[in-house]
Order: sequence, then C-alpha cells, then structure tokens
Amino acid sequence: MSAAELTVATWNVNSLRVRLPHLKDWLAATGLDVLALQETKLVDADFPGAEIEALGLSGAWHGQKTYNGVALLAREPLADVARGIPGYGDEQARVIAGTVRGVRIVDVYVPNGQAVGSDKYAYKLAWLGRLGAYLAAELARFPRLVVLGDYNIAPEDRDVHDPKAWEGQVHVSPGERAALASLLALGLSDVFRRFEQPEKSFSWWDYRAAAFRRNAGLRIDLVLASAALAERCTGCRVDATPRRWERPSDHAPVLATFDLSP
DNA sequence: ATGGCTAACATGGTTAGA
Repeated sequence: MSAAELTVATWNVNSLRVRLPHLKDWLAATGLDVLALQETKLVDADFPGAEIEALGLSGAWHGQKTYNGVALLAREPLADVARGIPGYGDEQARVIAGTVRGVRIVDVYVPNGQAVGSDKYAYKLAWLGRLGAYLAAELARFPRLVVLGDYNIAPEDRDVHDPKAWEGQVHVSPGERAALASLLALGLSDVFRRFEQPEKSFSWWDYRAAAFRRNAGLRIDLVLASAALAERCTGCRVDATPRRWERPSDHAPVLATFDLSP
C-alpha cells in the first residue's frame, strides 16, 4: 500500500453478484493495490462498476453470460488494458491484462479441464499453450510481469491435501503440471514458495463433504512473477478468512506484495 | 458411497465447477 510497495491479490469469487458483499467486507479489512477476479459470471453490462468505484477501485472487466468472466481492479488507473489472449479467438472470457506503475498484470482463469482425456482437458492444455506464447511476448515487452489467477493446477503434491487420492486426476495430472512447468520455464516464479508457509496451505476447498472444515483442499490459485519482480517479492499468503464466512466462494484470495523502490 | 454442495438459468432439472 505504501508508495514503494505494490500488493496484488487474486480471488475466484464464483459469481460476483453473489459475492459482492464479501468483496466489500474483505476489501474494507485488506490493503491492496490490484485485485484480479475470476468467475465473475456477469456480462459487462451487468458489472457493478459504480459499487466497485465506491470501494475506491477502478478497472476493467471481461465477462460473459453464466460462465467464466475476469476483472482487474486497481486503486490507480490501469494502462494498456487487453482482453483475452491477443490473436486467440477464444469465446470464453478468461484473461484480462493491464499495467500499473510499470508492472504488467495478467489475470487468468485457466480452464478446469473436467477430466483427464476429455475434450475440455484437451482445451485446457491447448489453452495453456496459447497462454505461454502470449506470456513470452509480454515478458519481452515488460520485464516486470505478474501473472495471477485461478490456474486449476496444483503445482506439487504438497499443494494437495491427499496426493494419493488425487493421483492422475485433473488438476494434478502430469500433462497439466508439464504445461505449468512450461510457463515457469519462461522465467516465471511461483512467489508463494519463496517464503516459509504453513503445512497444508490451500486456496480452494470443495463445497461438499465439509472439505473446508477438514482442510481437504488444493492450492490452485497462484501468483507467478518474472525474475525481475520475483526478487522484489516481500510476502505471499493465502487469506482463508472469507472462506469461513456465510455463503462463501469455494476459493480464498491469495495476496503478494512487491517492493518497487529504486 | 462415483455421492456430497453451490450457482446460473429457469421455475424442474440440467450443466458446470474442481
């Protein structure tokens, strides 16, 4: 929040219409500069821009009916807003990007993939390939790049509450992890793992079977940063507070702070 | 136990999420 710091957060809200009260309460308690939302599930005409403005944020959104939808909200005006992956005629609203204080921020909602071997799984892997090409180009333009959002991939077994039960399943399959590794190989770093974290840190818990109470979750919401920015990261954490509230999103927000001092 | 729960769209039951 200070002039030399930039705090970014990602939150899959699973319907912004339903979660707007949580967003207001959480923002009132949380200092941040940029918030990347996923699964807003709103067409742009229905986006609650006035209510967001009343919270001291402005930004840009890229939505569609019923499914998907992303929004990038910030204390300061966003520059160079881009919706979708340029050159990829994807009808699903999953990406929005903008620049704040020289930092390029890309908000992503990676496809779920449904089941290994399904058409949706193939779409997920193809989509991640297109994302990788886009990010390579963005990295060439912007040394300071953050790519944050719902990746729908748990990077390692320690990001999974029960690795044996999940082995080979969608979100942890070797193909998905290889696709994530390709993104990291562009020069991106999962900043959460640059710091000591509590054991069994997750960002998503199934609504069913009392998964949150049992901490039966996955860490699939990630903040990736370019090398020039990752070395300036001073902290990254999951804030599970709103997951405890009534009628929560199944995802918790993840925050990361960067020191932008010269 | 292949279920469990939530949201959208619709207004009963399907689709999708992860």
